[in-house]
Amino acid sequence: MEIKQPHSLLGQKLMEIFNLLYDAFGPRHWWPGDSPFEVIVGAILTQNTTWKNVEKAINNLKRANLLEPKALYRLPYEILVDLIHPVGFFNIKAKRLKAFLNFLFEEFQGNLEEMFSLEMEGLRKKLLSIPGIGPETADSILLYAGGKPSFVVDAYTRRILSRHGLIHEEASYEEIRELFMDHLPSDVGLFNEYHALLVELGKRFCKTKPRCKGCPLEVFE
DNA sequence: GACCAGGCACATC
DNA sequence: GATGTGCATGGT
Repeated sequence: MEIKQPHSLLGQKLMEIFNLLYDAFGPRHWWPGDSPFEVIVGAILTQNTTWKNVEKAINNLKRANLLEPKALYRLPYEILVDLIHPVGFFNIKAKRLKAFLNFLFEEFQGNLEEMFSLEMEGLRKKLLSIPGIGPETADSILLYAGGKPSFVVDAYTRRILSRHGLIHEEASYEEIRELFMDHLPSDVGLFNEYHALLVELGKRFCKTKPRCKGCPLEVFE
């Protein structure tokens, strides 16, 4: 990837980490999904859940030709609960999907392109006001469905950064997001790969019990 | 059987 | 503002 050099020291460190991860894992091709709408549905369904389970639910919706705003908007809640059962938290997630769809239809007549035509931080605030959409889900929607340069922070990101002394353990979501956004070029492709690479690193080496042997960031120890 | 997963809201202090 | 808890399936 061609990324222009950040000028701050922190930016250089973040790019060093990125390059090590990219060399180790290669491009992640995120987000898995055929359409922006599918990405949004996946972002809500994957909250505190493994992607394997989300895939089953997405396939249920796909098979029923329901992975499209109007169809899902009209679908009765009880049927939705049934179709997304494998993800766990199905009652609450069905409500969250419905809450997003109500927002999409009330404010944008169900038109995602219209929604994404809003300025990024303004849209982010609107998304955050929907019950069930917190910062990580909002940023995933902006970045991976909308193609907007909003950095996504997750549990792995916090763990990895704090273990390498770049943040305190208690740093807030917004602090961590700003760390990346203030010190890296505002590049959608970079943000896309970076978050995906951190998740890959997290899954392999930085779970609650770390398995640091072979970790591409070992060089910093 | 305990622990964890690509969070979030809400209650309580 | 900080801390605790419910939500629930499926894999290690």
